[in-house]
Amino acid sequence: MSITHLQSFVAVAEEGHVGRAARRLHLTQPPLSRHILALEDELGTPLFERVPRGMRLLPTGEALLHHARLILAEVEVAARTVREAARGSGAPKPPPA
Amino acid sequence: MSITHLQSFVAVAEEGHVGRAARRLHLTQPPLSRHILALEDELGTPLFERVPRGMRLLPTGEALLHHARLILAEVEVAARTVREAARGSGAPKPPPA
DNA sequence: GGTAGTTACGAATTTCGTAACAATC
DNA sequence: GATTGTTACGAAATTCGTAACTACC
Repeated sequence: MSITHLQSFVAVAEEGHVGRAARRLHLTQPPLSRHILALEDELGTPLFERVPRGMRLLPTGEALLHHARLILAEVEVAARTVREAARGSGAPKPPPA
Repeated sequence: MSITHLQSFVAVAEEGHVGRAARRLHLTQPPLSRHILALEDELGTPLFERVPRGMRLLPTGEALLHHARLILAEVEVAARTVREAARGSGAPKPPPA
């Protein structure tokens, strides 16, 4: 389970559509579809129901969505916190000019 | 920032030593060293101080360590929760035999 | 000269996008 | 036949490990 796969999963869950999610992620459909298939394979269970109009979350997918959002948010916070700590402390990489 | 990089970071932080962390992760030193360098590059700041005996966390690294552990734990919970939801619901991939 | 991290570089793996396919209305 | 997801497949990018290098006692 990679962060990329989780970003893909959340986008498809929110759009209900691989094509739209792909455009939102600046990606084409096939790789995005593979991300979802890889995730389902790794977890050993389908996450979406394939319906004529697109992708509908299954209960397993709903369960994942909550955690996926938490993880992605926490990743954002982590990056921001480190950058702030770098400013706070002495000598950061980008020279203060 | 990938989950792999975070796992590498936590291992090095806990061991204080790239070599030992690499053995723990079943990896050689160079890729592990590159993971840390990539993370530092992405965040724009060093995370460790290179000391004669190994790697010592900087304040930036301490800040990241907390979040990294949270993220990795949350990933574990996510996987477990989905697998449990799959058992709870109807038709999982692995046939119940 | 031993211990530690890093850089060079070629091989293996992964991941992408285009094209072709399958399924549903 | 239009719309949607998936599979095939070759090209590009990533990542690994061995070997060589650097720095510090």
